Amino acid sequence: MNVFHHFRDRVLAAVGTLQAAGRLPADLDLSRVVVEPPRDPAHGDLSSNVAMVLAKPARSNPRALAEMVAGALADGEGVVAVEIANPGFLNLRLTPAFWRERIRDVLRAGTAYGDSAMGQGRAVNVEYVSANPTGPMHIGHARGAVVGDALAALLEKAGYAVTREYYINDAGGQVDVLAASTHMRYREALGEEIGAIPEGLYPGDYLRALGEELAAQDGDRWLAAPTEEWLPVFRRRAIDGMMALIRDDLQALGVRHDIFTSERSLVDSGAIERALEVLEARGLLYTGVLEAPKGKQPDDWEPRPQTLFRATQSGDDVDRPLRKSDGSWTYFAADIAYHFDKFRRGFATQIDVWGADHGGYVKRMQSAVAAVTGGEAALDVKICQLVNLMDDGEPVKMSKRAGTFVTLREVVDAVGRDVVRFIMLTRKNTETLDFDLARVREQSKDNPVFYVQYSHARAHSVLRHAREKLAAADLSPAALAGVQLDGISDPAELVLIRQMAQWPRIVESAAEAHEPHRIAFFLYDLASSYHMLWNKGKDDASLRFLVRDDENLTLARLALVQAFALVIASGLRVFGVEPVEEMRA
RNA sequence: GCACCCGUAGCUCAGCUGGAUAGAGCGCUGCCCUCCGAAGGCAGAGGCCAGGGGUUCGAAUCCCUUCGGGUGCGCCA
Repeated sequence: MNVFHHFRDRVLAAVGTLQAAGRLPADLDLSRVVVEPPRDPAHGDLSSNVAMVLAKPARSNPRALAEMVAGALADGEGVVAVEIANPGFLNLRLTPAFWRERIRDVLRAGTAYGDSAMGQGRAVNVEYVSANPTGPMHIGHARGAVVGDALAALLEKAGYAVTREYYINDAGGQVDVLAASTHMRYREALGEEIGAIPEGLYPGDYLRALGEELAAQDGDRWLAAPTEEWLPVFRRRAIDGMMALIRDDLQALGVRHDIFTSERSLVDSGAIERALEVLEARGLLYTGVLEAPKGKQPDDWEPRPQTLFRATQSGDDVDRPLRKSDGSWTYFAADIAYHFDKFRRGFATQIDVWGADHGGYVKRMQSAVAAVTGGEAALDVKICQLVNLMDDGEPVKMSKRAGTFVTLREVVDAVGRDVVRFIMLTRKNTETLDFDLARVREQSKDNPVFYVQYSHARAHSVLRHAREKLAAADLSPAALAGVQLDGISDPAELVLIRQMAQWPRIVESAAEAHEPHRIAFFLYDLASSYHMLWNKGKDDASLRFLVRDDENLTLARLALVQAFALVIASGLRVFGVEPVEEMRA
């Protein structure tokens, strides 16, 4: 049960009754009515703004309206008291018995607890990573990868049909540079002294293996061949090699995609022409001359006519070029075709996860999506701010040239996949994130991964002890769901239950906002409530989970503990993090 | 010059799409282990939500503006 939906329905039913009785106008907009947990627990268990939102259209005052609704709710099931507070809040207090039943909800659902039908099976496309295939992934890529992956999982949990997609930028000039760099390594592998890698080419060691592989397979047949001959071959092989590298990195992170779409295949298939025809037909293409940007004038600026997209018509600041001076398509042109292609594949909702350096690109892409789909598709872009790699408070200096470049793989090997994933989700995407190699391995409270995992391990520690002491009892979640729960009554226990009952609500709000980080904070708070309860048991032996000579109470508390562990596991599952049952020593 | 993002406790950050007396961790002060894992917990101090206008029953949240920091600005992707 989603407690908040349940009571919103009951509040609306009460309003409906009052409408039927002619005590409220029939035509009220109820969309802004919410039921939520009050910020201050002293205000009760649930709070509704119904009276304040409806007062004006009902030509009443909040208090009077609240009195009416309260009267219709007061003797409802599970309700102890309905109170009307200051500006017109309607505050509900629920019976402990009502809250105890939520334990059963969790135990029956397992890690599927929190699943929502909100998405109604609607198709959503999430595109993430899309790193250029020119080398291995670094820590910055990892953030986008994890955010995209977790967002996809979150949307699935909220009932959307999600497709996870990777766009391979294999059509631009960069892959030619990659091919040339690979050719140098190939010559090197054949014994040639190549010296330093020239400026402008990729110096990375990771191309050595590729050069050697090509030398071993093809011998020296490309050594004296003209560039036009070896370039396409090396380009293809290099892209494949780099994508293999990236796929390995993604696998190490546990990030997966359903579809990899190649920019080059789009170009070759004529998809760009098709997309631009649509824009042409809508009168959104023209030939014009752009003004140089003020303030930062490029040295080689020359005004010249080019094919432009009327991006200003749908929210962008300037119209955007679609062709380079050599006649080939700009990246933007291909990207329009790509998003149009996604639309034609049935995605009216598209989400792109990009790096911070692409912030200036958002408006034009949204403008293009609106234009090319006639406003039928919407694009949301999540810009991930930079990741600062630190070690015990000191920034880790990274420079590709100096060879102090830290790859994602090295970080994953050092601290573990789950740690990387969780930490990447502990900040809102718009905030920069410090990733401290020393701190994330710390086993203390200020390391959220540890703190959450520790709470889960503690819960399983209790269950392990219980299995020893109550060897005869069935302690599976299904069995615990049928246990007598009356003994659960301590305020700290009820706090924990109330918090678990928020999980379905957190899923929906985080999914709606496209903000997976909210789950990290929820899990931290939930873990905190558990640690608190645990500690109360240290001060007061009667609150310990395993109660000597009282098997009924013990079973009830085990049900609570098991439910808690399941909610934590359910949240970690969205993050793609494995909940641990025991902390390593 | 323009656009986008950010500005909340000494530090790092939440703040549930406009709700009640603005929260957490770190750091600081003082407490709690014969006992299911103290790798934890409790209590205290700490705020003009960058400044100024506006919208309304109600603003950290929405709009305008000023200041400060970051990112980007045709033929890179």
